[in-house]
Amino acid sequence: MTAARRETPRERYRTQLRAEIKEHAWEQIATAGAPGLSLNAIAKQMGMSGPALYRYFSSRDELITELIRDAYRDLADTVRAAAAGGADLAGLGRALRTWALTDPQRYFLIYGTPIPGYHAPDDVTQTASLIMECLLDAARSSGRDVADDDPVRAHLAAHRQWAGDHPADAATLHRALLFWSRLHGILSLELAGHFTGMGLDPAELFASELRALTR
Amino acid sequence: MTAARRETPRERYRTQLRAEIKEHAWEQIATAGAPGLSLNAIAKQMGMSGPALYRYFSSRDELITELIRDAYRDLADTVRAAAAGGADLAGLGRALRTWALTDPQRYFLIYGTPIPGYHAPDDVTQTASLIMECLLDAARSSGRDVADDDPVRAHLAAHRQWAGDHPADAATLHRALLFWSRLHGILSLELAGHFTGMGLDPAELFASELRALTR
DNA sequence: CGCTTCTGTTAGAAGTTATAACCGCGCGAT
DNA sequence: ATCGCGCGGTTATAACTTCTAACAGAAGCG
Repeated sequence: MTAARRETPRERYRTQLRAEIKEHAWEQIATAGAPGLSLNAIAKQMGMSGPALYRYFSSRDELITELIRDAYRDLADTVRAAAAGGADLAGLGRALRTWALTDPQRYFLIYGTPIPGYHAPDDVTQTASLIMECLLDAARSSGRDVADDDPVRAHLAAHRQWAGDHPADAATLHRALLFWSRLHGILSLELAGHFTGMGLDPAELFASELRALTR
Repeated sequence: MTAARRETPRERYRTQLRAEIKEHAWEQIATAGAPGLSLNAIAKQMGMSGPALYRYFSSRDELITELIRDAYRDLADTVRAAAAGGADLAGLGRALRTWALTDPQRYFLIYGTPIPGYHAPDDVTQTASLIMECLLDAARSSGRDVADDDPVRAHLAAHRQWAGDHPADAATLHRALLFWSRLHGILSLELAGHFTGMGLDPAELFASELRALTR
């Protein structure tokens, strides 16, 4: 068994309070976005005074990084749960959309406007490749192929390091990539409200792209 | 001729200084993103002290709103210039991509993470429909149709208010919409750096989607 | 039981946006 | 040509923010 010496009460308390802080942070992000997140406001909500939070997160950036990490992990868990439940590529797409709709700002924390200076830590790219692995698995057993004569196939076959050691042919790589970019395109526009004034239903567009992908 | 009484020197100075402020603001946004924009820093750069800028922009939000407006207009001008130059749908796509790559943060100001409270003023939606008009024009004379049996066509035919009074059939509406969402999908991922660690060339993906759209 | 370490406090520095009060120059009208 | 209003700039100040420093108290561990 793992060398887990019984965790001390202090450690318990510490992780518990960290979680509580993140809980309040998510509330704030959901209502005011990431730039509106204020450590002071969180502390006030929790009934303690400002600098106390620095015992748990060394800076505001570290808190946000942790939130991004959690968001990524949660997305990966969601996708993997759907895949484990026997979902095909379309099922993964629907799972992705419902996950994004439940908390748009959480989605934008991952796929939204990047902060110029910021660089994601290694483990989130690891989580990203976990997601990609699921996509590739599901993309293997999808419908018939389209655009198999596209020159990009050669490029994908040549540069497949992002797929790790996944045994997927160029068509599968292509489909997974299109799944990702196309669904993100619609989702991102929908969540940002770019469809609202147009009078059409984003769900229809999303479903349509999903059909085109799995046809 | 327009009732433009000779503009006073003060008005000249005012508009000139407003432009200068926006110039510095764009620099800051390009290097630190929108949330990193600081009125104080701009004032310092211009050699004047903080609150002076409030003579020209009533608040930081108003400045950003103005920048968004300008960005939208610039995008619309770019697209329309390409269309006026005889560009087809693929040409518009390439123009869009180069425009986005020249200043990613400017692109994200339009299509990036939305600020929860913020609502775009009317004239930007007007500019948006200007862009869409160009897209619809170009989408009319594109290659043969794909997926003409998709159920979304009925939905598009029924909800076509976003196309204004443009005489486009459902296939054209569909193609313009796919053009928008798919290219935005790739562009957004590319600009946010989600392709960097993967070792593949976003330009190839973009070109491939463009081919699929205009095939 | 005592020592150490961890947690929370207040104080304060260096920023930010934004408002208020004030001063002087220049434009426009007379 | 000159007078006066208004505009543009300034400083001072308030209310925020993140974050550091110094300190007090409590809780855990040997």
